[in-house]
Amino acid sequence: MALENSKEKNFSDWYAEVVQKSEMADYSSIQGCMVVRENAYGVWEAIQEAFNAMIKAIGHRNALFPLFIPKSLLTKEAEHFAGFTPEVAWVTRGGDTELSEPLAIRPTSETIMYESYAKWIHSHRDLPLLLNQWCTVVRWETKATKPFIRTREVPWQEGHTVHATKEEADAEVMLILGFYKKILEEYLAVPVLIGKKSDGEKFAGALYTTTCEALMPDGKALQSATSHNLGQNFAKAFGIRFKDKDETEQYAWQASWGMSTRVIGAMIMVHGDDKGVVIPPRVAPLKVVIIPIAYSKPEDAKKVAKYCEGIYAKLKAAGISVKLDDRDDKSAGWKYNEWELKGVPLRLEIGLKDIEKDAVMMVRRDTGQKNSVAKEGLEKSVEDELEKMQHQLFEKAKKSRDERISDAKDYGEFKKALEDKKGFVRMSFCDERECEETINKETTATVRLISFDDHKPKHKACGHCGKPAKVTAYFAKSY
RNA sequence: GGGGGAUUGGGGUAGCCUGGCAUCCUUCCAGCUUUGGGAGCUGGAGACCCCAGUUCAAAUCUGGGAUCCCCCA
Repeated sequence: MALENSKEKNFSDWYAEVVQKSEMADYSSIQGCMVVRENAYGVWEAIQEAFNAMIKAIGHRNALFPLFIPKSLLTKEAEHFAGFTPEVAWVTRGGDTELSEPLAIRPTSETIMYESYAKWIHSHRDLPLLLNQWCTVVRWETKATKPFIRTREVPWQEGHTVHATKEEADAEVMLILGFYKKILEEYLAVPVLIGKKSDGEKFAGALYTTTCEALMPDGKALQSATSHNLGQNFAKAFGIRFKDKDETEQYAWQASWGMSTRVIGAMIMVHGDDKGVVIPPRVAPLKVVIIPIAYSKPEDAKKVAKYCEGIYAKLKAAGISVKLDDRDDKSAGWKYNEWELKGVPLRLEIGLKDIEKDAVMMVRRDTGQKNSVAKEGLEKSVEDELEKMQHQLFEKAKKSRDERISDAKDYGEFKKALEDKKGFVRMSFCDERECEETINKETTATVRLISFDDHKPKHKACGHCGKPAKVTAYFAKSY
């Protein structure tokens, strides 16, 4: 067994161990600031590539705004500032000189971006403005940090768009939420529920927030990406106005949306096992590793090496990300364990027995299944198996997630489901802040999302307080 | 926010109570040998989290700090 901790028995320790040993992340000497290592950064690059393609196809472009935000700017939208102020890191000196105004290290970039937006937008012809940036933000977390899941410096993307009408902003919010769902489900193979946040959980300064929520094996929900309609709140604070076709001056409507490397934490938690991480093929930086079986007879060794090189060239020519692990100081078994730890989706074991059959032994990372596959048409066999694995990972995760969604018609059922099933509990809800806070105090669960498609709640009364139910809400404990 | 535990070569650890030569496994380097699920032998390199204090002497005792993990709110 590659790992000392078991995912089943000791989830937190397992996570800390697997993250480090698989070379996804490492700790640094700054609390809560992790090193995103090559293996995880490769996954992030795959996410960037996929997401950039999605947003650029409909007119978004990438830009990069300053890391620092003057205090006066950050405080302009009162609700926003109040929401972020406890966790802002400040720069107060430059060299030996005290700064005349403290500079915040961006906790999110609404304010620094919208100062510019106000200068750039004058006419309806300037709209929509569709920008995104890939960067890191800093939130000075004081609670326990966890690699990828909660860190002080967070690599992410943040999109900030400006529209002429509320309807257009609404459409943008939903469009991007759909992209996030696609990235999580079709790339990371992590099933998510989508919906709206309650007032208590929405983004500071937003009209409303939508979210993708995943469920981790320990029963905690993980907010994986959010997309907000900011209304005209920021437009009014920053003076983002435009002259419409009818020559009236109007405040713009805005949306903002973000997804961070947290989703990599979700991927590790959902798919990993006691051998290491499992990286879904579509985001795996390395998809196939070839492991030659070594022999002491020089002619045998040569024969295997040559055959392996042929297989390697064949796959590489087909555009498949492949590595030939021909290190001569490690045994085959050792290599199996190492690549399993790192989560490479497919392994090809090649020895004399395979060469005789003009085949390779193909092994799946997730199931351990071994199949002898013909050399002829290997590219297709590999691609098919990768695609199959991608789907099976998602289906397995979805089944497990679905089994942990329960329905509660009253508070007794609610508490029981929360304890027994350890997952999402669906309940008709009054959507009042006070009621939400009471439930949180008594059970530690929060409203993770309010269902979109189910606005007519199943029951007439709120499962907790008995007042008229307005919505169907999904509750869970969360990270 | 509250409580508990931990920190010793690159990784994992013993030693700490009762102060004095730092244990074992793994990794790394050299060589031989081996290779279908973490092989073996020989030789070599490498460590007491940081800052003060007590002491002839501190991994060990005292105070402060940093970081990590866990549990509870």
